[in-house]
Amino acid sequence: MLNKKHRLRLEKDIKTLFAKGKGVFGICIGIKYMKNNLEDSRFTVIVGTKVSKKAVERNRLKRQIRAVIRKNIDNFVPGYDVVFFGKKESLNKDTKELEKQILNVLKKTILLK
RNA sequence: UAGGAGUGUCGGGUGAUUGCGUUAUUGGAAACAAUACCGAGGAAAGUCCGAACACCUCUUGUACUGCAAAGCACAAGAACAAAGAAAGUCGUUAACGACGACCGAGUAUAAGAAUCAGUAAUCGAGGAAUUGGUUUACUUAUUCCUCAAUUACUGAAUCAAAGCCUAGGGAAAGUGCCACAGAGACUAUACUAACCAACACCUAGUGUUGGUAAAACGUGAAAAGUGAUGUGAGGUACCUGUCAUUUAUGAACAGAUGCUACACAUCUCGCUCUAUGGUGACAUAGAUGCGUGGCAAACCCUUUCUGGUGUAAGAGCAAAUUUGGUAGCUCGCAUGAGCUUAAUGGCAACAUUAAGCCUAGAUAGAUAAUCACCUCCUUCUUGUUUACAAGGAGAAGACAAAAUUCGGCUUACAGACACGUCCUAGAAC
RNA sequence: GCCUCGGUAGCUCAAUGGAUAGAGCAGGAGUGUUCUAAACUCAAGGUUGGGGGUUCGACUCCUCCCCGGGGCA
Repeated sequence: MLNKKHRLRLEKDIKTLFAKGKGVFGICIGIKYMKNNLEDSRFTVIVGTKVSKKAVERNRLKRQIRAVIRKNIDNFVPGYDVVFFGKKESLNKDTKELEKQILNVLKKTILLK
């Protein structure tokens, strides 16, 4: 799990991010981001029921994505709100392979240093 | 010992690095930092029932305020109706549609039992054919057929265990339904045609009423009120014989067989009553009398029960913006119908007592990510005693994640283990 | 967290507890036409979402699962 200051918590913020954020989508993951005028970046992960009906599989995917974020947290540019979407294709994959895919998508954005 | 049935428990472990949440301690004004402890399940799931807890509504009573209307606090309770639920008995429980024990109804197989059929073998009796012998009608051998018995195997239906299943009040309060078929599906014998009689019209037919026979076979899931057997009377179908003559028919008689809305007797089923046993549902026995179609998971009737809403309940603090309230934050929220062990009571569900223990609390939602080793497991190869040993490869791999909390139910589930409880068969003592 | 509706042929829908589960469209074969279409004829296509029960008999009644839609706060 991420530290509390790196979590995006309020529903209001997420709704505005959905409405105004920029989106980038890869094979097994999607990202939306926007500026938030804070010192730190804030992250959240969304995996809907359409990805899988089993809570076990959804929770595992969320944890894997969070682990990748935590590993690379020093490489992010501060001052952004970011949402990650899980997709069906990313279920039941190794964490190493998932990390490759996520970094590939992140290279398309301006989030990495 | 073998087979079957049943019940219960568990559902990886150790370590390393990097991280998250609650709590505690220390440092700090605070933000925060460091250390330590703890951190998903048997179903956390489905949301099918029930309860705790909270607030609200209404009724009644009491106290206080008020001239009064009324307000407010506390306590007790949820009338009638509507709507819904439950009901075999006794118990357990906070409560339940849950659980336990029992009662009644239903149900099916194993081992086994006796019965029947078929096949094979053996032995016996009888018959036929062939061959040999001679007293020419006896005997020997072989083959075949029939009958009976025994053994083995196979098959059939019957009986048959522990079990399994049960949403089990009332059909003699009433209503409704029971397709097709059938005379008739609950005022049962209809309707049509045929024959006979009476009456009317009127004339050789028509109508009405009554009777006869068809006709209790069959139909159907179910048939008139328990079913079976026997005896008798009558009826009827068919067969045989007698008789008669038109010699292929019946107007009559006798006999056998079958069926039968009749009577009687015996047994059986159910109801009622009595006795005995049981807390009870009921069971057993006896008696005299009686004989009621099925469906209430159709409407309904009887007895009993339920006020409503749900933790997003609700309580508090409180920006922008003064009161109130909104955003937001805190509490509710983890000591509980709690867990473990022991003793006692009880067939059991469970209860009581004693000792010990504290065991998740998140909120875009923590309990993890990455590895190493171990054991369990899967598969292959080699050696050999059917099983074990050695080596190689794969490798925790099932169902599945708290969201106010409990008690149940239901559904999903890789694999492992225990109990020796119950039943059947065999062996030994 | 709670409430509610639905599932029938490839698609859209019917059905009083009574048996062969029906209609339209689509698809198939034929007639038709010089050819295509229209029109006409014919047949095929169903585990009535799944399991269990009540009943003589279940798409229908009861119950447990599965799937899908809608609503409340």
